[in-house]
Amino acid sequence: MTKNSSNFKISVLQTNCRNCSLSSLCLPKDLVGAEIKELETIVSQLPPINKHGHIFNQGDKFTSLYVIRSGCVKKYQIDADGNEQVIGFSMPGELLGIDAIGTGKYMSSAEALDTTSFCHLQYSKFEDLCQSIPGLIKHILKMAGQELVAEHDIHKAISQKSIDERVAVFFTSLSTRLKILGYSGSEFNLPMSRHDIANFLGMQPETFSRSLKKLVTDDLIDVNLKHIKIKDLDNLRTLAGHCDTCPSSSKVING
Amino acid sequence: MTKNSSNFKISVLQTNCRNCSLSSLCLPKDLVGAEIKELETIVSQLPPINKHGHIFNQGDKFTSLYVIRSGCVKKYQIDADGNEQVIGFSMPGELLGIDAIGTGKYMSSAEALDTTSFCHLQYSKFEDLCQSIPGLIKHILKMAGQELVAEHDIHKAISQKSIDERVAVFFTSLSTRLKILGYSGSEFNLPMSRHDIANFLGMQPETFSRSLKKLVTDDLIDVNLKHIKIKDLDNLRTLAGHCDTCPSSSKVING
DNA sequence: CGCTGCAATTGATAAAAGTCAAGCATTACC
DNA sequence: GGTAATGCTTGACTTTTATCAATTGCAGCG
Repeated sequence: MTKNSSNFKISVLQTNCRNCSLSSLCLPKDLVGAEIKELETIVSQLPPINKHGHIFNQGDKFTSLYVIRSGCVKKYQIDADGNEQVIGFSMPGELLGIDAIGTGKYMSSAEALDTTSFCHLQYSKFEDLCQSIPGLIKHILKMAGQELVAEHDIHKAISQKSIDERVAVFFTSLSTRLKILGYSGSEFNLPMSRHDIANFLGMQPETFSRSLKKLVTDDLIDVNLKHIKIKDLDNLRTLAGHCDTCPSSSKVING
Repeated sequence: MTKNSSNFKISVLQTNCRNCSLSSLCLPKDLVGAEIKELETIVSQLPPINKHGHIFNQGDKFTSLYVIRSGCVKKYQIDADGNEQVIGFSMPGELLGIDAIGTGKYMSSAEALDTTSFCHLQYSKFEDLCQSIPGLIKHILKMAGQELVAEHDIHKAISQKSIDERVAVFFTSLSTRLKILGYSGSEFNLPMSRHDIANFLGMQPETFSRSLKKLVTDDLIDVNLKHIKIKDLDNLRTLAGHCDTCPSSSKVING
């Protein structure tokens, strides 16, 4: 059976945003019924990609925005010398590609860390739709703003926090984000490697490993390979410096 | 004479974007004449503020976007423990406040480093105007995207570059930005303190001072208090790691 | 099931940057 | 124009983290 045989199309599915479990996190949040219906006409769900597959590659011509539906994605850049910098990890409901709008090229690569499904929005159509759906502009600017806030948080963490504090920031942020998605915030499996986490947090893998060991010794977490159990969230938050920047809202690092 | 006497209003000036020297850098870039005229109705030029004055403060309710016309602005956050993190330095043509759209509060403070003049855009009106001016959405998303790219660059620099490399990144970026604004890229005065630069780059002021000395010894720059002269831009770029991320375009760090 | 390969940990050592303290220079303000 | 306050630099020393090298442990595959 071919991919596009008439009785079973899997290559592109027309997306139903209204019934999507992520609708409260994703673009339709602020839209009314008719507007969502209009949005659906430009959203398509692509076939899931496997671990190590790419949604887009750094340098590719920018055409589309993507929203993660399930799985986890690593965003990273490679420079001329071949050095990798992990920019963040994206979870379901998050938008990929905003940073490419300004340059016309994807500035980073987006790689699946697990089997990952996602929605596709052709940007030119999206821009048109912003004209007819007022809430859409507010929403995408909100998401861009949140991404900026997350970048400022990680800037601060790498800039002035110790190794253990950075690791605590990473786990508390991840915990918060998983909880928002309806998963356990106290027990989870890391989809990314130690190497990637260390790179994201501006340290060496060896250093990350030693910090993990210390947090276990201090009874803040339990570690079993990829499985993490947060034993003392309060003290982990204290170590991380809680929700420093913002007086009220949740601190969510894209990592 | 009062501030608002009929013969000399200085408190709020109706802005003329068409004749503004920054129009090629600022919002109107992608707009046609009639659209710029419409934009002008929501843009007002506020009275300049002096050194140490604030355009907005972290935690303030978000109402407006601002564009720098002249001067230089330091963006920073203070956390619960009183620790400051300098997020970046904004120059003429740059937009302030995007990161507040998502949260409804300014997430950082914007302080003038010199006498600074700027334009004011009420966000609610701006959002409305996006409906009638198609190019406006593209443009603000472009600026948001550029800010994200700049954040990724600084993330990488702090994460994996040595002290001297980071300082080189700072000077080459600043040089590039000043050149774009029509100033000399090889000789300029720093509007910000050593303390602020060091904080932004994730190092101590003492360390920054020593790195400056080293760059002078290596004949890459000359330093005279606030005055910087770039003597060997090529080698400074090499030290910084050139334009790493992006294969083609200019690397512009917001700092 | 055992080999191979990669990921993660651990230990020893080196290098880089931070800290503390003092002194000098510059600016700001009476 | 002089004095106080601040910003910047310098030196000595400590701490932190990176680096190098070796080993362990898990995972994928014939």
